[in-house]
Amino acid sequence: MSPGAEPGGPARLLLHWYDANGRQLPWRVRSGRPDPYAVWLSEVMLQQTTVAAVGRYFTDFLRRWPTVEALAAAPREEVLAAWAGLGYYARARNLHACAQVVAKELGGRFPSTAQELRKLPGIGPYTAGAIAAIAFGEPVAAVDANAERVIARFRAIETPLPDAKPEIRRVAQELVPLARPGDFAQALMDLGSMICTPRRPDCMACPWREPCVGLAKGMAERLPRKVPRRAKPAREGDAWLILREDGAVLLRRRPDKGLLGGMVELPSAGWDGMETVWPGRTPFDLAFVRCKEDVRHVFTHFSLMLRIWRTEYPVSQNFAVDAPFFWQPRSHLRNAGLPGVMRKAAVAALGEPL
DNA sequence: GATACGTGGCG
DNA sequence: TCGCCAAGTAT
Repeated sequence: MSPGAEPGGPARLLLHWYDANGRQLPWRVRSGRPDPYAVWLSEVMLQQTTVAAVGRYFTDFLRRWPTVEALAAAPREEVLAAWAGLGYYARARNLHACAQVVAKELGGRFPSTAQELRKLPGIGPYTAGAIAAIAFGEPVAAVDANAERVIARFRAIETPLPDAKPEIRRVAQELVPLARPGDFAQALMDLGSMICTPRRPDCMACPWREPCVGLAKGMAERLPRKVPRRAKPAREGDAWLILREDGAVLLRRRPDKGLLGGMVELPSAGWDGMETVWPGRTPFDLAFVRCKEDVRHVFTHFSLMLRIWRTEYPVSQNFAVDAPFFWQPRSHLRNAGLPGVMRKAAVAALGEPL
């Protein structure tokens, strides 16, 4: 038995609290073992993403592609389009790649250990632990930002992140009970999101208030320490909405790698370090009007101000384009799979919702 | 090991 | 308005 699992130990205290206070979430099942496919899908969606943001994406994906085989058989563009708006699009590319490995090479079954899961695309240390513990009952830790914060406070670990990661992971693993490791993982995350919050933690309601060293030392709220972030540089650029006589809009699929890799965008330039490529002729052969409202958007490592232009007059049906450009009917623009920034740009250019 | 990689909510 | 933060991974 791990140290935390003894009667009155931290794991027992936490699981007791979890049974009474844990959140009901779409990907959690009350009875029996959850479907590894659903666990994997939810964990990938939840990487660096809030529960609220994942919202309907999870249920929509599960309804549309109920099995890993179904997802593997789906065209990649459809998976990327369904992911549009969630961000970190490498996750969607890796999700599809992972589904194909599981479906084609592993007989449709996910590996049952963290060590094996870790080898699959898009599955790192956290996700491997989460799937192994939740879906297969392996007694391994799933250390996300919640767990890091909770553990750092619990043991008053003053080493700043990310240097503290190894120690935090070691402590977390020691606490994992042999029984209910999956519930323990989820309980730790619920504790971090409901009680042991980044600011103003509710220590008096915490099941670990007695053994918590950070609380005893009066330093819980100031942990974990972190190295300061770099300021985001500001970038600017232009995006053009080119309308055809029949109402179709000119779009472009971005290269597979890098920023918004594989996603669809309005033709744009000047902001992403990419060479400007235009279909046939430059857009400056056309007459554009600049839209009143610029688009502002914040990426992980820079903030963006995008000037928005639209054609003063629609172009002819004869305006032929080659890949990666294509014409998208206005009525299907909403389903084109525009990432957040490009959806904003389209809305600004059209002056109406998609 | 540092950097790239989205988006939305909150104080 | 703005910085912080979020169920991290890949390179």
